Amino acid sequence: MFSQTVEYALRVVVHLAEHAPHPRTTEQLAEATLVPKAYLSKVIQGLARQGVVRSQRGVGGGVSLVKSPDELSILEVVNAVEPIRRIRTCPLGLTAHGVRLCPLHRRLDNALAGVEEAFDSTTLAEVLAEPTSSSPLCRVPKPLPSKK
Amino acid sequence: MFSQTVEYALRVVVHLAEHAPHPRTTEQLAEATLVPKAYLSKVIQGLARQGVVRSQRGVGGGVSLVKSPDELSILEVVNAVEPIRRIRTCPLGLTAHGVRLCPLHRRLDNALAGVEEAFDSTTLAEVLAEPTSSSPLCRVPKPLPSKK
DNA sequence: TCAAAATTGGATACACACATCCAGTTTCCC
DNA sequence: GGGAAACTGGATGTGTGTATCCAATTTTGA
Repeated sequence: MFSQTVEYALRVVVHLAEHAPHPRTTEQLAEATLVPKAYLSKVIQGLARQGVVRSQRGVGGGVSLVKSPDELSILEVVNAVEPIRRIRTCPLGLTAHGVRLCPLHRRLDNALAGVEEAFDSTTLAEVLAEPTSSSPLCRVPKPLPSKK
Repeated sequence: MFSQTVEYALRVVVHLAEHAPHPRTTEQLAEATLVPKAYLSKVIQGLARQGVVRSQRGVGGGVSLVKSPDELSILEVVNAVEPIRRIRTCPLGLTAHGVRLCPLHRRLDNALAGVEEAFDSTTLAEVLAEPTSSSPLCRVPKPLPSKK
């Protein structure tokens, strides 16, 4: 239902939010989120184009959030990489009967609206503040102490 | 969010429900739902494998619903062609901290649960019975009187 | 100024969703 | 039995999502 890229993007921003406002390198993010580094750089480029993150080259550079975690919603992140497309006109391409959706497509759109609403009303800060035994991102203390 | 195949499958079963319990040929379904005929036959094969529809060869044959419209939910149709996969374990593949989801993935799964619930609680009969000016399927009286 | 750190962009590869076509098979009905 | 109706299955084609690699570029700090 949600693409792999959306999953990756969310992991990244959650991790960035944990360390906000300090930048993290793609290398660090890849290790922390278990996302393939080469692909992660593409995902980050997308997030940067949409203004969700900012990236800085050179020594001491890296990726950081543009907004603070309490101003950034899950929806903004999702929409940056793969926008939730609400059903606004008849998918059969029939303009013959105006803008009203038929019962089937109205129900599908209602489901999309529910997801959109849930994502819109949740900030990254809320995800981090969640009172729970599990840490955000399902992270374990030290996953892979193998390379470098 | 929902694949093209899901959209096609739903159009087909709605149309079948309108004519239940009489079978419709793939040709008729393709014209009514504006789904490419060749691809539609593949979608129907999938629905048949999952027991949602039954297909009968030969003269007078065609495709018909296995259940009556008031016993068939949208969820059953969706799950037949592209199952909604709830998030039950940590997507990072970390089994280290049991079955509890982290705050991020619990929210994603909650969104999936909302969709699942909405689809599960709606039968095809309810879609057809909807009191509205738009007919189900966004159908117009005579779309394409061109071929044959 | 130069080397190292770090992102950027292009080229490439692979699998899967979407789509088409057609020969083969089943079934009905005359 | 035979022909027409109708689905089945396999082969094939195309576009997109996921993923990798590397040369080029930018930036910092010594």
